[in-house]
Amino acid sequence: MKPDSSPIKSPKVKKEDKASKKRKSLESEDEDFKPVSKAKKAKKEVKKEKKGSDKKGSASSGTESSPKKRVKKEKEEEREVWKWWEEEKKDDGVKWKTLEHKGPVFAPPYEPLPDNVKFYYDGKQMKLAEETEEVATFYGKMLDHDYTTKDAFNTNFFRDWKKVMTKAEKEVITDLKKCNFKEICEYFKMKSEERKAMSKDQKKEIKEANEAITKEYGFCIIDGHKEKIGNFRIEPPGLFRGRGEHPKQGMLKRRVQAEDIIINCGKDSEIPEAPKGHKWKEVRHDNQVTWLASWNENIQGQTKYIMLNAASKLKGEKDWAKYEVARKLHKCVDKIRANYHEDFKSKEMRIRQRAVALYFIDKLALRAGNEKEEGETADTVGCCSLRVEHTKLYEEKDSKPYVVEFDFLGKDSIRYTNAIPVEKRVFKNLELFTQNKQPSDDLFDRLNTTILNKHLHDLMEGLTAKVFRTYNASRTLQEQLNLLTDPDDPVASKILSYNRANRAVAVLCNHQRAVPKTFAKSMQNMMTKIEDKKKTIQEAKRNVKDAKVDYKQSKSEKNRSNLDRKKKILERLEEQLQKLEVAATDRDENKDIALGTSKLNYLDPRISVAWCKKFDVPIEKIYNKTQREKFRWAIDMATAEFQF
DNA sequence: GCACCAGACTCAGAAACTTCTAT
DNA sequence: TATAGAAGTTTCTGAGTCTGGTG
Repeated sequence: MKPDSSPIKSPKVKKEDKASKKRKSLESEDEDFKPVSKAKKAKKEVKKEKKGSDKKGSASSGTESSPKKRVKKEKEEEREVWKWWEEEKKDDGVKWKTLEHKGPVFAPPYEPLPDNVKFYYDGKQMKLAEETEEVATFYGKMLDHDYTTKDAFNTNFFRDWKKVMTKAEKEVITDLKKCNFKEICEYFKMKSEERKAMSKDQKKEIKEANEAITKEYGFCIIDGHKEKIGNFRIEPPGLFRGRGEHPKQGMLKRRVQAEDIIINCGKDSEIPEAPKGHKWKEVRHDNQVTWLASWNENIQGQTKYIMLNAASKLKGEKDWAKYEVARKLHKCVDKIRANYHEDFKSKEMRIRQRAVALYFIDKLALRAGNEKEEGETADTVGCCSLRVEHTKLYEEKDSKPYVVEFDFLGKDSIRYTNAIPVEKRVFKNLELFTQNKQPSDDLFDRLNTTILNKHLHDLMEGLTAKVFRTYNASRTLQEQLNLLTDPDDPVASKILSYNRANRAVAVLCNHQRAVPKTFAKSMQNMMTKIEDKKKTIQEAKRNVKDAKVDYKQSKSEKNRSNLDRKKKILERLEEQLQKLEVAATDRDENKDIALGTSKLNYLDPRISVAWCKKFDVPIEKIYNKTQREKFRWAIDMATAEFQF
């Protein structure tokens, strides 16, 4: 094999016809992505779903308690539904023709602390200038949080805090350890308690005021349709809370003003009004992008955007296209797999590395792993950026041959640990890649995401590393549902099967969550219930036994029916126990796994919709109201026969 | 042709908030 | 019926992926 010492080269990307390639691929690929014909069939079902689905009400169905009002609201919403998926699709880069909105909502101005809430330095009370005090409250509010125990957080905070202090304050306040924020912390806790203890009317008043703001600023008119905006509030100032060991945690996120904001709207639309005494940084009319407003944040210099809600056409269409690309991969994945298996034997190191990385991305649903600027973010990696220290190789482990053990921090500093047996060639290649390297060296030193994605583009139009994650997630759900669903099961058991299938995906994608604070307690409650139920069952068993004796002795009709009744009671209790035990298992298995992320971002909703239709499971058992809005296109178009 | 970088978008878990349920 | 706290939902914003422009 050639040692291949050539430096990493960026791929040659033919820029000119990427858009047209993408367009062609979407147009030609799959019938299901063509609107109207199939979708119309399902129209009736969607209406039915809408009427029946919200019987219980939901978080956002809000204040109206009377059924009449609720029905009226639902009808209004129904009228507003824009069935964009039935319209002809264009992919010419133009995202909208007309766009009108009211601009963002700014964070409320700082309200100084009351005089009785004091800050102390070195034991002495100190009155702070308004801006200094505001930043002190950011820290005070977080006093009980883990963040304030971290050195990086405290150092960064103190440095940025000093920047806003007056000269005199700077001279006095020189050591964070001597600062006493306790009264500030207590004050905000008290405020929070006060909010909780407010009367119904007070709460209602606040809610209505919020709703009025949402009504005015929370929607835009895009191509003549009213659509919800996802985040119409500008992020308030505060302390930057990075995930994991972020080197910038604790830095001051400054207040965003109108002068920082770029407004994007239609040429002929009314331009949103800037707050009094202010003006926008810029007003532009760029219909090649989907955002309504943007600004640069001061911590990492990134652009922040105000965009539409997930239920909007722009987001929905993209989502639909995403799953179509994943389905397209399904059709050629065998060939691609054969291709990278062949590449395991390549003479060129860079090809072998590419093949092994792709093998992991495919098999383990790892993220691509872009390069990151050192020292600017937490030290996390994905597949292409794995280092030697993130893997261990075992010729044999737990009586399995050729095991690779992964241990690294992925996105959001979530730890990924997994030990998997791999093919011998993969194992031998990994040995080769790690030879003569330090633990901190790149495992795939001749590979990066640009090279990998360039290769994937050559294999299939529209294919990137990310598509494998979507594909394998959706594929797993489909397979698990096929495997686990028993058509004769009651709805509750079917839902349990669905959740298990969903969980398999969440495990694959390593979607974790912190164990809920109340978990141990609620688990204990469940166990108590189970124990109680068991005791009741024992008693019921005794009752059955007694009834049997009575019946044997008298053989009377009355005693027979009594025996039957006791038997039925016992049966029901045993069923209840089983349900409780299943629920307990379910909860325990779920304690550190987040199902929502995969459901929302990786699972083709048509799989779930089809499954619901096929097995007569009400869709609202699987998707809540927001999810149903997001996946309305899928609910409308997918029939029971849909297979991913 | 290549490296670099900014922009635009998706995906992510925590925290805040609302509703439901048990007592 | 009131209340507490558990469970479910929504919001928030940080952290990724990928593309395309520039020199």
